[in-house]
Amino acid sequence: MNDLKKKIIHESLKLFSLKGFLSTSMRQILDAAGTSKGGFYNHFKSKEELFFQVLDEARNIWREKNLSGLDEIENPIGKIKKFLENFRDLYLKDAENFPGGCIFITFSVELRDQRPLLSREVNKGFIGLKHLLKRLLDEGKESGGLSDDVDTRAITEMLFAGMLGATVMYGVDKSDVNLNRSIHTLIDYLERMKPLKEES
Amino acid sequence: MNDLKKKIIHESLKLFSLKGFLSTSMRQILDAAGTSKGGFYNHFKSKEELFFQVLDEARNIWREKNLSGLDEIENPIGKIKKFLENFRDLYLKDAENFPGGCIFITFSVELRDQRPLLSREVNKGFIGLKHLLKRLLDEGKESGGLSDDVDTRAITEMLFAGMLGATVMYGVDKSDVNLNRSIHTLIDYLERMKPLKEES
DNA sequence: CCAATAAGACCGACTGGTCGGTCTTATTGG
DNA sequence: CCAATAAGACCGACCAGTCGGTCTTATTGG
Repeated sequence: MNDLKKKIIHESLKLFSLKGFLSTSMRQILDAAGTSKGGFYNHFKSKEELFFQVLDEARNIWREKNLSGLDEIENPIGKIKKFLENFRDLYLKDAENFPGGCIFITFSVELRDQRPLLSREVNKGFIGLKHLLKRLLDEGKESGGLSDDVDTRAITEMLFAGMLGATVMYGVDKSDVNLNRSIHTLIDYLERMKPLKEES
Repeated sequence: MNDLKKKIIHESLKLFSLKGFLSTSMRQILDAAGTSKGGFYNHFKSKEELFFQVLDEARNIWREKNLSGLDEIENPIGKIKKFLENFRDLYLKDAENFPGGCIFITFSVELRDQRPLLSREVNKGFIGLKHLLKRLLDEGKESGGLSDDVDTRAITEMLFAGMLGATVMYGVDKSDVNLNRSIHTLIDYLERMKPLKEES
């Protein structure tokens, strides 16, 4: 891929993470990438096309950060713990790519009622993550890492909501302490679901 | 308060909940309120002043919905449960005032890196809510409704993140089922903290 | 080997339109 | 009569996107 195009996508990623898609102007993108209208429209047919390419790049980075090292873990519940730690330590603190915090939440909130098409594309990622969590939890239950009577859909929803909320709050208060507390409590909750004893 | 002013605030509340502050134009506000530039600027010195008054109104509605009936409950943990139910049944589903979902999250996300001053005002509400939860949890611990060894700061963070995340997700998927699951799991988590047995 | 040609990366003035905000003017009700 | 209210013309700044044109680089053919 052309250098300028890469630069535009990367700079837009950062700007979108800070201000969102709608509130970032072409001028800001152009200045950040050190190019011009002509240079931009030579590579993208519209700002909206840029959106999709930025979203794609953001997803690649997301996977790279959050799924790092998961292959080496056998235990599905261990995978979830590792994932939560990656999320906390590698992803949310990746100020290089996401100086304004999680770009998917920014997109999701601003586009929800304004650009349904773009919004839907963003949500696909959320749904994919929920499925991943659900699958790991079901595998954990199967292999005895989780008590038999737990409702994996409920835990999925809880884990997911916890991550989402912790992310929003971290963007707001930038408090590592609070973030650590949230993630730790999620992991702790998971621990409590281990089949040490019945609780019908 | 003047009728037109009330109407402007109420219509802005709805628009802001849908599109946020920055993405809602004066034209949209004027049309929704059925007035004109002159009519508006007779009552507000700027769009920003409107923001603060809308925020104020939103807080009043928030309190009215979420704190309803809490006085009649003695048990602090019972208060939290009631609050979570209010949040789920009365607040998040209040499409009359908040057709686009929780206005504070919308504000928080869009203003975070663009209008620090406005953002800070929004965050005060989050901090207040966390303090409320923390206080109730501490009271619950004091009065024996919670196990002695629980970390109320951790649970506060967890409850708060869970509510925040559930709210974001509900705005996205509009799924009552998922919302119920999230809130129910939070309540369930609280139940598990009851001092039925030691787990040091 | 090198001039002619072609491709396309890049530039920035310009378009129609919208932004938040101001100001003059008209209307209304007490 | 006059203060309060409302209307909307108007302002300069900025919006996403277009377009005529330049300049660099690669390819070609003699």
